[in-house]
Amino acid sequence: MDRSARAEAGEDDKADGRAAVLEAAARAFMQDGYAATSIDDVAGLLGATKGRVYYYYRSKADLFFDVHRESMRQNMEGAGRIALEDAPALDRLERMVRAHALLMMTHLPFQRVSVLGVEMHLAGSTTPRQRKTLNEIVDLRDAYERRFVDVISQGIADGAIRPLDVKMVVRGLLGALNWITVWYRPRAGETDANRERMADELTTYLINGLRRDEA
Amino acid sequence: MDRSARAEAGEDDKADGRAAVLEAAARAFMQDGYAATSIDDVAGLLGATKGRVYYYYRSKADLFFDVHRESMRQNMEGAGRIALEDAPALDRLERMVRAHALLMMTHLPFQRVSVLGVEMHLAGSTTPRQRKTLNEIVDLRDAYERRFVDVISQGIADGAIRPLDVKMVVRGLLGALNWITVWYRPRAGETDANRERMADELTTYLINGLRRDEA
DNA sequence: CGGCCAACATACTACTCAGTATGTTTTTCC
DNA sequence: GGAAAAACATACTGAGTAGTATGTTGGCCG
Repeated sequence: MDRSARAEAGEDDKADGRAAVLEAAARAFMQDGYAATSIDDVAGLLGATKGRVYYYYRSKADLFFDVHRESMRQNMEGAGRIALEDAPALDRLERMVRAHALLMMTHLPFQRVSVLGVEMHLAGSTTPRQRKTLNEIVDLRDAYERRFVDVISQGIADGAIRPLDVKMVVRGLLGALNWITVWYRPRAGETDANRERMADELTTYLINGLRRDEA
Repeated sequence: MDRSARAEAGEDDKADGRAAVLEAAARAFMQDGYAATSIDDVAGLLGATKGRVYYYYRSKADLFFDVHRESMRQNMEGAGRIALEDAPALDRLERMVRAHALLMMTHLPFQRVSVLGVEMHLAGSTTPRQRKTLNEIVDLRDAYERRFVDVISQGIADGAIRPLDVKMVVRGLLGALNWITVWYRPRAGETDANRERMADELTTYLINGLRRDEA
């Protein structure tokens, strides 16, 4: 094993350690909410103790921020990037909506935590460094929402979508989709086809409300 | 002042005392979330101390439950009752959607708290009495959702609404509407007309996706 | 093989906060 | 007007918990 391979493996192992803690945190926060979750709870999900958590993260807030960042990354890569492809606007939008719906289900812990509260923790006692991180996360969310705004605007321009208040419709659209994290819980033996059926049903409804009436 | 008038005034005063505490709790929970809000915070919003809160409520959880109950009562009276009126199903649904949207804005503190978490607190350390109260609240919510399910089913039956998965669509619909509590914050000098414009825009979008294509 | 460091575990501290017990003041009612 | 109860305020306790300081152990490197 040469030096670079070793270095890479070492970084992967370290990343895996962090990722395991992060995943446990996401699950714990999803169950009980941020404030009601103790670091001991997070460690408990790993069969470990506080030491392991604090080895990778400096504070509970940092853990929380990283869950958010990861969920935003998932959204951008899974759905946001579709906005930049080369296809009719309405087609892109439909695939974005479907992809977002599926993301809510397949990455439920991260998405659920992300949905239930960023701005809540702007008020609390945060250090300047944490405040900066928080602003970055808000920016990520805004950038993601803008992808939807842009695509819908393009759809209006090319006549596929009826004229409407784009910002308001995006809020409704993403609200309906994010709400999945409230009611969806994976059942035993849940299949991909099952999730796709639900995503399709919602997508059809939400896209249908945008179409120009064909008269 | 005769006996009944005095008794009534006495009850009103008592009810007002409770209501003031409840309102303060709703505002506090909305700001920081349930777990992160202390009873001292609630009392602080009233310019009072713990004694006043605990005089009307036995525990923090009871306060939380009452906020939920009140928000459900607002929904049932404001929007749910429309389901039982005598009018075409799609008309009733449209007015229910609009009414729900407006409720989210005009009763923001209660609605916001109610939206962000009932089931979260089923897990925690609750007494049997609290557990019973919690189930009653869940039943209230289910009954409210059923009003929407019923009206949409009637709309499909009379041909105004295209055939679709009713439960899934109601989840999307209420998700989009409940999401209002996430992004809406009253601005200084906010007017009723302003709120109604937003409610109308959302309602149009959400109803439009349900119509049978007129071919 | 011996030292060194990564990857944790353990032990402890300082603080917050729900709930209670007990005052204190203001009304109510006879 | 005076006792009793309502409507609070004050003082305290015990439990939980974020963060820290300090051990401990296994693996790798020379």
